[in-house]
Amino acid sequence: MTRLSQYFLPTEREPPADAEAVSHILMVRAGLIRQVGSGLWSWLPAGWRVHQNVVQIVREEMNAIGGQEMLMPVLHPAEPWRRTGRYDIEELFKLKDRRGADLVLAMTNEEIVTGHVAAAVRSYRDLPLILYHFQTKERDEPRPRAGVLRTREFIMKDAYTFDRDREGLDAQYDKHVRAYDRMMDRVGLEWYRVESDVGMMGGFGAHEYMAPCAAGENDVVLAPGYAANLEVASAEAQPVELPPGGDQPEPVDTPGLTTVEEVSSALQVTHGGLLKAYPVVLESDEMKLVVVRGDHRVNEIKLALALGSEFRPAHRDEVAERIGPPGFIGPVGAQVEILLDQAVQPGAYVTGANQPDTHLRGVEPGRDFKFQSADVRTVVGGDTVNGAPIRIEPAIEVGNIFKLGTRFSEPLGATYLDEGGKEQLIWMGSYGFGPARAAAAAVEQYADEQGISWPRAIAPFDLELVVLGGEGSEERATADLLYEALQAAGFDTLYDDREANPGEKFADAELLGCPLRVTVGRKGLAEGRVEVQIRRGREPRSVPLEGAAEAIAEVWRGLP
RNA sequence: CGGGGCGUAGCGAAGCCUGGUAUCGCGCCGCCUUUGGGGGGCGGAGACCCCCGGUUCGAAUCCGGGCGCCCCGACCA
Repeated sequence: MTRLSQYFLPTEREPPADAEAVSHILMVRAGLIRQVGSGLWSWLPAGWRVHQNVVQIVREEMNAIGGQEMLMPVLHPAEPWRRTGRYDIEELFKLKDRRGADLVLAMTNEEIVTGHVAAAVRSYRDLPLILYHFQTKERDEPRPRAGVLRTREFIMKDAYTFDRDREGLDAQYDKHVRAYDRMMDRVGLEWYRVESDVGMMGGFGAHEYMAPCAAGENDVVLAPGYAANLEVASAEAQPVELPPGGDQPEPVDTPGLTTVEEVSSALQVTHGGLLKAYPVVLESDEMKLVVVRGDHRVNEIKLALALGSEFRPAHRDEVAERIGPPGFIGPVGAQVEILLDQAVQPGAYVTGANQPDTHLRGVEPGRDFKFQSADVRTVVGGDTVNGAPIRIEPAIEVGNIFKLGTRFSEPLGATYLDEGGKEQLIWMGSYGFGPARAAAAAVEQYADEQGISWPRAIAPFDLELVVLGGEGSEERATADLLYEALQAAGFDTLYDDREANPGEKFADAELLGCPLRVTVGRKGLAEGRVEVQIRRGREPRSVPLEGAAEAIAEVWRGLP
């Protein structure tokens, strides 16, 4: 029973002053969400219906691969978080209870679910397991943004798998790939599954499910048969034209010229004809000099992976002491190991000379300095994968799947006894999905000038029935009957029975974006018909009033 | 964490520089009218001008401090 005259759907004619992202603007205007504080949002009734629709799809697909739904608390004792080393994460909300005991607000639930499994699982016969829940997540984000796209509190489906070994984990992971593929399809999003960073938590493999849209915070790199997060993407670089080199490097005066821009224009070489040096200090305190082409940038995630260590940029005084004057450093003569990006092809380059106000021309890697090679740069437009140029698109991360290995089972003591009676660590995976982001991504992907256009699987209502005609009119009587018929035919129907002008009703209906709008008005009734507008593309149709519900069901089946 | 911007009615804005009755549009309430794309008329309600302190006869406006929010970047298990 959803009559708009009695439903809490506060629409706004103007966008909120502080909103920029399409999903932020439209979800507020359509009356789906309201802000409570920075990164804190209420879901109003219609918005919550969308959220619930996404949740139900995710639940069904998780259950289909044998997932068992449960519920864990948001408030956790600090102790297990200390044990896994995650208590120090800055984003983790920390608090104390009245006795002064340390508590945290969970950002995920590895510690707790692994605790339960550790306590209950004894034998290899108890494995494998897929446990999941939908629960509020709390993260003290440095910068919440764009409505519900990045919030401090949100609901996430997080699933955890527990297996005997790596092969078991791989199998569970593959199941989740299939389940997630189906979820994304069913929700109705355009999406990519991309290779992603395994992050600080280590791990054995990870993918992200990305929904491309303008408001996305991530960049995905795409080529035929290839999809990766820009953070980890690899591609072949465009070759650069290099000037011929001499027998040995030749010093050139470059007073005060420290940027690639300045040096390349002063010496008349392309950016790619320069080598940039990026000194870093590893966890072991060892200093290395990372060298990339002048037109490329170091990718810190790939670099950490290549170094096998976290690192920090070297301080100026360290650079001055160990290598050369900052702004003029280069690989030739540097007293540290050189890590050369693999996109640097053989040839003669311009580099810093490790002397004030001086660069070297004609530096040839190998001949003039020794190096190790690795892929440590961020790919750029123009790069290719298997000969095909890459595309780089912004996207929202809606889901992620991650092979944890024994990262949590070890500190939390989650083990089982194998057939031989030997104690073994449990192998784990974790699998997240954000219904709010899925909803916002759908808004981003399908909105037009008039407003939202929901995929039918997650729309707040299947259709909006608009009656043109006041209390007591024939149109009203007809629409009341049609409303009953549509409900009986299984449609979730929002009935706009307000005393309002046609324009207002149409505008609100298109703003909310239900897949179909059914209009009962004088014009149509004169011909014994009601109008059916397909929201996507605003395609107008009409069906006979007689048997309208069945005819509308027919249209419904053809919708995206 | 660095940079930029903004807090005035439910929403969107003006007023602030140059201190003196708080203004406009939309929305809201009542009556009338209209009923196929945010229609019209008449009447009305609604504001601790973010907070605290200071200057002043007088502060939305000037000064000091605080809080909140947004955007860009950094960060993002």
